[in-house]
Amino acid sequence: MPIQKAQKQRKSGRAGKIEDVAAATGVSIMTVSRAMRGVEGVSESKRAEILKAAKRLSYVPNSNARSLAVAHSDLIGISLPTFLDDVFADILEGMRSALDNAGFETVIDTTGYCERREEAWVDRMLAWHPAGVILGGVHHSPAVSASLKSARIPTLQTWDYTPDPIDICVGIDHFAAGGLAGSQLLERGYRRPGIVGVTRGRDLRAEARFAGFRDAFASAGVTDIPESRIDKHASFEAGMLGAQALLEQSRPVPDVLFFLSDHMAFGGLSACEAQDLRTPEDIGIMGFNGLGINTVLRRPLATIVSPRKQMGHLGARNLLARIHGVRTERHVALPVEFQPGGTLRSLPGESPVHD
Amino acid sequence: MPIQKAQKQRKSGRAGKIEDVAAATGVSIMTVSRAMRGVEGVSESKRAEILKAAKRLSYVPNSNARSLAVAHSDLIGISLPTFLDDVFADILEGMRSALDNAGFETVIDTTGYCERREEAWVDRMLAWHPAGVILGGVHHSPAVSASLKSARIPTLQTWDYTPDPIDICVGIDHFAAGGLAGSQLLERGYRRPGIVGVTRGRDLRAEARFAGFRDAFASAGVTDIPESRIDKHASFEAGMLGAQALLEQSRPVPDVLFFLSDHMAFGGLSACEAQDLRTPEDIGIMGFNGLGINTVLRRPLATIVSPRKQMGHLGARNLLARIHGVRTERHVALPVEFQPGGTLRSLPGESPVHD
DNA sequence: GATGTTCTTGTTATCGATACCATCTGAGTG
DNA sequence: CACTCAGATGGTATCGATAACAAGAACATC
Repeated sequence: MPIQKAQKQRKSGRAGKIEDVAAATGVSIMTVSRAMRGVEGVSESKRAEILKAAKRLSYVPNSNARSLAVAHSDLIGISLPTFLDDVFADILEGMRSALDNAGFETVIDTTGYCERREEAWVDRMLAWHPAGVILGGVHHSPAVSASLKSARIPTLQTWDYTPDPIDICVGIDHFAAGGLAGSQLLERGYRRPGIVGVTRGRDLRAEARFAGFRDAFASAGVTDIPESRIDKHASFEAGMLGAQALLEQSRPVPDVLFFLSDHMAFGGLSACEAQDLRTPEDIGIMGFNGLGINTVLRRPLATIVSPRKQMGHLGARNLLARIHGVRTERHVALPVEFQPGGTLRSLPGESPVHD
Repeated sequence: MPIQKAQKQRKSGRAGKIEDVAAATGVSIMTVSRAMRGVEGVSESKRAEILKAAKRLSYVPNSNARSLAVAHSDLIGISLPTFLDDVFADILEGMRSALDNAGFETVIDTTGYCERREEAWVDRMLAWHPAGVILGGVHHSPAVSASLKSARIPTLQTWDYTPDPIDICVGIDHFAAGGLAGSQLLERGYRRPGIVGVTRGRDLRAEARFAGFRDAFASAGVTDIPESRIDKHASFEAGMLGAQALLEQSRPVPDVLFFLSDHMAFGGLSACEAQDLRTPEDIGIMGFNGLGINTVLRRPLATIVSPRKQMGHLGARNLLARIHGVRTERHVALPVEFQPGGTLRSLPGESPVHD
């Protein structure tokens, strides 16, 4: 049967449909569908012909129709608090390296640490019947966990760690990491620590670290650790302001400051220097995360390095496995590493870092 | 007609459909559809009843079906190079403030400055029939422009500026900004500048700035400006390595370094200090963007501040307007501002910044 | 040459919503 | 009281694909 009514299209910008390709090739739409998806059951010659026609007509299959028909989409929803600190950007980078070429689209939202926004996002996301969902953190509104569980969507919780995730989890134990920070400071003889973070309840991972930190000091008899909370995101400036506040208000003046992040720590370091406090002689500085700035500081910040890229990569890999029905570890706690840097007193017997 | 066969659902996790709600309420699916969308034509009492039932059954309308029926989705696709520097995170933050509560889902991808990845992403994105698309930059493969134009999708190009965008554009003129940097340095008497960036061809906006920078110096007779290119993203470390290379290799030693970004500039500053070069006495340092670190440095970096949040906000607002069929300016070039900071020689007659 | 396999291709129902048009109801009108 | 008319509601086709099954063609086997 000769083709005839093909080769219209191509003007008007209206999207071409599978039907157009079928007409142009003189086959049924099912054959086109099979050819486009690369499933077997189409002769090589015909497949080539169809693909060529599809290209010529710049035909793109409608994902909405496809997702409706197969009852799920190839979307992976990702909800992270923010990209303004480098943490989640690194994690995302790690996830990309696993997600790329896996044939999924990533739908990202940033919640700004707001639980209600996360909840609303999960609702809207579920309406797309995504292949999987990734959440930053492990603290969610009950509705979020319930929806995700009852919809049986493969879900990765990351950055934070819990032994009882919604589905699977790859993260670090922030409480333990904070405890590690505390014990390292104790070992170095610090007894009057101060904590600098952001407004309580915003960054729950940081709260866990601080809790672990306090816990470590409590077991050495140090309680009532002064804290300074800044109502900004974890920026250089927030660290400076927080340190300033703490130095002014708390007496006796702390002998070491534990910051929410390296960026805040750097800001705090600057505040200390502005008050002619030398580091590490007069005051110790400790950050968290092991961010890039540390690589260029002549006296690097003492910090705890979190394996962010690795975490993103492994988490995404595990999620993909789940999506494909492969079993994986339900929860993984990645190790962190203490780096003494040059902003703390050295241990007895340890040679001090040169300036 | 009494209800009877309702209140099954609720187990099995299978998603509820509009039909279930209709059955549970004893109305037709059309009425449910109208009630859920909030369009008129449903009595208040019935609407309330339906909404309650929908909630009880935790019914969520299937977005795929909806998008198929209305022939477009409420997705806005966003393609940005990376979140690893703070630039696009800020821009995104600005866009959020306009996009939030506008009823759109954002589908984000990072291309890592790779044109082919962007092209592939646009193809996949178009298959969703998105409400709009946002691209970082104005340089794209011809296929991208062609697809977007022929599909008549509202498209915002941002960060960079062009008077002839695919659809609309809100950005800054990087060539001019680089020229501004150059002329400021010239005015301060610098005549042996050096440029530190990333591998050529990666960050096209930076290339435009460098071009403008060279142009400004050329008109003062200074040509053959030495450059150092690092094969990393615009990180602190890259800046340090780039500066090191330049200081070692180029003779005579430059009297000022122009960096791709403030982060790189800070890294470079550190490299200079490591070689006992004082700033600004021995060498000038100039960054770009006006990033957060500048707020805590006791001697802030000379820089050119880009209005990133504002840009994101305005761009997203204009795009929303386009989507809703309102006419907007096709292209907007936002102004940038030079900040002398403390890493340059002061102008004759200008009081130097205190340390 | 009849029968069965395998491979390719087509037909029809379906996914879960919306658009369009038809119908029904009750209030207002002369 | 018949007659509009507006508002509320329902029936059915449709959006663009895929799944499941049916059917036709080509080839092998006995």
